[in-house]
Amino acid sequence: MFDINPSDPAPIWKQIEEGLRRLITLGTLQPGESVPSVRDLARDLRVNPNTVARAYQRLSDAGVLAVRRGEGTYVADEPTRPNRAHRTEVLRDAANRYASAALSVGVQLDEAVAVLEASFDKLVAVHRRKG
Amino acid sequence: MFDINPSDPAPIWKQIEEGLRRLITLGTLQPGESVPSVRDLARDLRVNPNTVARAYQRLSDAGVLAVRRGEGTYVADEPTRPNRAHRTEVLRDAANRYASAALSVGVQLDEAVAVLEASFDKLVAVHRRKG
Amino acid sequence: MFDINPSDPAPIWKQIEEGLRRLITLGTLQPGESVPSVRDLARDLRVNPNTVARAYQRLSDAGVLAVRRGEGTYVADEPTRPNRAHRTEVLRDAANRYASAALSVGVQLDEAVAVLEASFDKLVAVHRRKG
Amino acid sequence: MFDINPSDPAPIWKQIEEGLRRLITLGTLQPGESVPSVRDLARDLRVNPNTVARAYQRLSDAGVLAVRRGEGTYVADEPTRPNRAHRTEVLRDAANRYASAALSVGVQLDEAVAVLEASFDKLVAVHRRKG
DNA sequence: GTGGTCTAGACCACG
DNA sequence: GTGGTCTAGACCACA
Repeated sequence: MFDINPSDPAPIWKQIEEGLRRLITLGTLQPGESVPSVRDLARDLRVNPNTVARAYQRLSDAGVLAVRRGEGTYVADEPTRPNRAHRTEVLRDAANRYASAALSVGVQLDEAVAVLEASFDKLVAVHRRKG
Repeated sequence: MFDINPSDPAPIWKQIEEGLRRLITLGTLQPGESVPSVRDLARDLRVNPNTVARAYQRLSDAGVLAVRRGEGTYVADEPTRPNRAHRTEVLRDAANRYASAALSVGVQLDEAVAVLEASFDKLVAVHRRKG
Repeated sequence: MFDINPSDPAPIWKQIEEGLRRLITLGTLQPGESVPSVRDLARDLRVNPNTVARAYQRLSDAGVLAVRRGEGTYVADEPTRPNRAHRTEVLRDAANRYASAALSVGVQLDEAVAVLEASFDKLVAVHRRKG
Repeated sequence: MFDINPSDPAPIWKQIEEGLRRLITLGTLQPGESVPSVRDLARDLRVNPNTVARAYQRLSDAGVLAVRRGEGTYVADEPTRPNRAHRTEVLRDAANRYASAALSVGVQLDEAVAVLEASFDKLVAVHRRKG
């Protein structure tokens, strides 16, 4: 479904949370559709089940996932969308980090944009393949 | 000189390291020029001197900074430049993180590029202002 | 595993780093094998855990050790070997120091070599004993 | 006369002290002969005069150098020789450090001895050239 | 339990 | 004043 990068300083549960949000906004995971069980996803990603459970918990709290007791976990029927302010903040922070990393290794805007396009393509392609 | 972002999952010493590398590749800090003392920069950034010292030491191990015993720390006369493989890896990782964050909040490529340009402008402006 | 020499001008973290490298090149620690936890080794050597952590981190940056998050530290599957230039430099520096120390107390080459052989035997014996 | 290695972890005053002892045991500096002034040696070695003064002070205290007020500093008429116990200890420590460094980069006894011989030759040659 | 980060504060070597 | 090392002790992320 998505990859975990162990060398990314971000905690793994956060990478999982972000990965699921991505699949939902892309439509790869539709409202009402079931998501893998904690155990299955943990096995897939080769991480500890506790870590997956933590991401699921946070997403349920945020109203993005819904747990049906004894049945499984599903994408909420009307998944909460990040509000405009939050979206802008997340995006700006991430852009700053990317720009800073690029400049620190001497890369200019044009090359940074080219590599960014490749990353988008790769992530969206995953969607197309499954969709 | 640059800011520390407490919400960035990257450790502070790494943010400092990256910030200095950025100022050097941008030319804001020239080869042979002195960098702030550990204590001064620590006071500026409101972090512990040990944290700054860690960044300085990594940079001097890497050949980017040069320490003159009891005198101070300087940009190396010929600062080591990251090799191509390393540069590509850093850039790709950072691009993946940015793309993933953008998609997770429903942002498409065009908007992500626009925000990225703003970030570049802001970081390069800091350079121009001092330069 | 190895001893810390408080009268050695080299910092403790460097002595630990060197000690581990030695055990790895001798084969006492095999690729994939686990190394003592930071806390355990710190207790053994009677130093602060931070000091051990510093050595471990440098070694993992160098590709000699590999850390598995929350699990422990292991000898890398393919521990990075020092390249020829680095090896030669380290060796020549160390030889100069030894020769200088010997001559400063009036010891000639033949005696210096004899004592050196004894040191080698002692260090390699530690390996044989465990191996 | 001799070289200072700024990357040697040993303090510079100690390197100077050792260097002078070496020249004396080799006979390059004879009992009663004058040694360079603090200022001259400091300029030669490109170190702070305080650092040279510290080495001279220690050597005077040890009875290796003798200061004649207003005249200069001289090698003592009967320079104190390190006693057997001290000599053995210094030598063994130094040998251990050399053996450890060699093994940590995967060098065996035979190569270590060869490089050691080269170091001895170089240091003794300095003597011959001046002598 | 594991390693990673950070703070606070001390002492040393050098200029 | 400079950087370097070390200790002590806290908190976090992960298994």
